[in-house]
Formats: sequence, structure tokens, C-alpha cells
Amino acid sequence: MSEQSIKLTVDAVVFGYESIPKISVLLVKRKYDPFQGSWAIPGGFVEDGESLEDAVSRELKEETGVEIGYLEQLYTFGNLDRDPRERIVSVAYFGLVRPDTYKISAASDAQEVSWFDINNLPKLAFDHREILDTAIKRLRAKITYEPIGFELLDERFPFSDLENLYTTLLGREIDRRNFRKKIMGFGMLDELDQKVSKGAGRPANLFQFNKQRYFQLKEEGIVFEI
Amino acid sequence: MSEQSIKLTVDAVVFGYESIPKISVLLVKRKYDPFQGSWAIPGGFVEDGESLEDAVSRELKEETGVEIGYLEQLYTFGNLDRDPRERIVSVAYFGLVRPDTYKISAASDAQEVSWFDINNLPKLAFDHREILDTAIKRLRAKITYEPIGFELLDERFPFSDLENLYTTLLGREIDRRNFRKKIMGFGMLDELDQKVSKGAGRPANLFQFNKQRYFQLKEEGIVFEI
DNA sequence: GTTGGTTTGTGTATATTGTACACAATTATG
DNA sequence: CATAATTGTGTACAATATACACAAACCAAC
Repeated sequence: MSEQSIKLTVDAVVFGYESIPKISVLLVKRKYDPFQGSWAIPGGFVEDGESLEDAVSRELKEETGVEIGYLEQLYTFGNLDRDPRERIVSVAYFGLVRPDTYKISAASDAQEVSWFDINNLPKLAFDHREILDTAIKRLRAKITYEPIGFELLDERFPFSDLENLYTTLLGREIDRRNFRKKIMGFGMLDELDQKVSKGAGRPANLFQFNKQRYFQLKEEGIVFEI
Repeated sequence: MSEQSIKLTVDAVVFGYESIPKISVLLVKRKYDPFQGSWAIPGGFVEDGESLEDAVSRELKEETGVEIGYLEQLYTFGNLDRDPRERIVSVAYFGLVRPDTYKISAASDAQEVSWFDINNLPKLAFDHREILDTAIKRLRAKITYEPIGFELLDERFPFSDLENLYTTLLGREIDRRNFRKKIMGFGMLDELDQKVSKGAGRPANLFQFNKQRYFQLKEEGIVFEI
């Protein structure tokens, strides 16, 4: 009755952001069959004495060297034909990393790990394209009702970075004044006494997301919404 | 390496609605240890050749006799200590049934299956209370941005049923005129030429959710939001 | 050091949407 | 036939969203 031979894995769709601007996802090249040489979402088998979250973090670190900033469960994929060899159910996670992590891991073992622009993806192994699409959908939706976008920016960032991130993800122009008015209205961004200038143009003030204040405001019933 | 001994189960949190009004959840009484005699969310092991959704439907039918109207994946619970005997990872689902289903299954084998008001729950087995709380949170959140509330009502219903459902789930009063204005504004409810009178008061017109029209409107970019 | 190019920073007027609110119509009941 | 209960409906005001343009601060090139 409970003679079950299903194997359990975890996979992690990890997004990064560069102000080119583009949204990227972290992929690894498979060394073995099936799908040898194909790009795939990092992941692997869950060990018996390990929680799902621990498994994701471990696999990510083993396969890509990346330490994740934000991680949440995405969806569990359990179709019968996911893997040609055996029945595998995979709990997919969804992660975000800051640009510093981005640069480090992009520089590491480039033959096996790489960032890909989500608008220019290679063919992926297994049903990983479906998993990735699910993750992209979630990311696009979630930035409109939870302040997770900050997890893709440096800890201190110019306001234009935030604006560009939203423009890129939502795929439409955003009015700078209205956007700023709205975000600052929440009161969860601290404006710092620091400026940064990148190339031409007036130097920008730096901002910082105040997570503690956000939770406080959330308690008080304020809802983040773009 | 892949000598994994994790077992995979599915569980289903099924909600029903009665116009007492209250939101109920379908529970089963456990026959065997562990937690013998405790109430639990219906569910069980996934078979090797069966998709997760099939497993949920099968278990629900076997344990409760209920055929589900609406079903979506909720979350996967994989903590180490979920089950005292062995490592079990459970993919939890979230379902809604119409009142007709409600009455039928509430009448069936009452010693083992029963509906419970979500505000008056017994102690639950395993981590099922956590699963249930996750499901309730999801239900409350989801009715505000997707028209799933109709899955808890009869196919034809008076407007006041919908209003009461939202009042109950959101836990606050709703202005009848404004609510009706908003819902009807979406254009996804058909007003029928039928009236129904329950007890005293002016008879109510019946309405019907037009799912096809909803998908059409969604394509056109209209967003459901309460 | 002046000019042109580039980016940041800011306020107001209008349109849209949300909210508050009360009374007549229709039935059941006694 | 009087009373209680429920459904159905519109308008005025408040709050929020949207559209929109120009000055400030720097860099680069001459």
C-alpha cells in the first residue's frame, strides 16, 4: 500500500537584476543524461533528514555557489512524465538575489553556471521551462502587492533603479512623479544623505528599504500596492 | 545518493458555505494511530502511476464521498517532524464545493466525516492546523482578486448570498449598494428572470456567474477586485 | 569655462474611483 | 390589514489615480 517509489527533489528559480536593464535567471548546464548538455534550473534530491528549504539552499550552493537573499516556495510539479527515468515530484522554489551576488556567481565556473536574460532563454531540460514560466508569472504579480523588488537591488539604491526594475518587469512605462509619490507615500523607504552619480546627469540620492518599518506599517493595516 | 525514503502524500482542505452563515471545512476522524480518534484533513499516499491531482480527487472520494468543484494547489509541507513515524512530505490542496455537495456529504457516514465551522474547530492531527490556517488565509485573500466565491454558492443564487459570503469571509460589513454596483460593473454576472423567496421579505432575483464571459473580460484586461 | 547632453527631482489640475447614506417595493406572518 | 423582514436602487462627497513640463545638477567636449 505505501510501497511508494516516488522520488522527491527541489528546484530553485533564482532571479537577478542588472540595470542594463534586464531580469536574469540562474541556470546550470547538465553534465549527465538525461538532457546532458542542456541548461536546467538548479536543484536535486532532498535528503532524508533535511527540510525542503535546507535542501534548496544546499543544492544552490553546491551547484552555483550562490547564497540566496529571498526564498519562497513556488509550486510543486508532479506530472507523471516529468522525468523519462522515474517518477519524480519536485518542489520548486523562487529566489531573488542582489546584484553583488549576481556579479560573483556570474564570474564563477562559467561553463556550468550562467545567468540568462529571461527574454532570451535556451531550451531547458525536463519541464523546467514550465517551472520558469510559473516563476516569472509569480514574480511579475508579486512585485505589485509585496515589496520584494528591493531584494533585487543593492541595499542602497537610487530611485531610478527601482523605477527601472518595475518598468522592466511590468513591461510598461511608469510616470516617475506618480511612482515616486506612491512609493514614498508608504513611508517604508529611508532617504539617505548620500548621492551617487553614474555617468552623465544629476547625481541621485540613495534610498534604503526599511524592512522593520514595513512590517510595522503592515500591522497597522497599510497595504503595499503598485 | 538517491536512496531516499521520503514518502509523499496529498491532503485536501475543502471548504463549504452555508448561509447560516458560516464557512465550513471537511474533516475526517482518524481510525488508526497515530492520532487515532483525532480529526484530520482528508488525504493519503500518492500512488506511483497517479498525478497529484488524481491522488487528491481519489482520496477525497474514498474518504468523504465528496466530488470537488474547484481545486488548486495550496502549499507543500515538508518539515522533518510532521509525522512521528517517518518522513512525510505532503502536497496540500485547497478545494471549494457547492451547497448541494455540502448537504449530501454532511448527511453521509457522520461518525467519520463531518463539516466544521472554521471558527469552531476541534484539535487536529499532525500539522493539519497549520495547513488549514494556510488554506483559510489563502481563501480570504483569493476571493478579493479572483471570482472563486461563486464556487461556494449554488449555480443560481440571490445577490444577498454573495454579499453574505463576502461579509463572512472578510469579517466586516459591506455596503450593499456599493458592493452590487462593483460586482455588476464587471459584467460577469447574468441576472436571471427568476425570483426566489426564502421566508419573509421581498423575493430576490437570481443571478448566475458567467464563467465564459469572465475569461473573455480577463483577456480584455479587466481585473476582478473587491 | 561655456555649451549641449543626460539624468534627477518636483507640484498641480483633472479624471476616476471609492464611500457614505435612506427609503420604497415586495413578500410572510399574525 | 398591520408589522416585520428582506430586496432594490441613486446621489453627493471624499479619496485616489493620472496626466503633464521644467529646473537643478552633473559630465563631456570643445
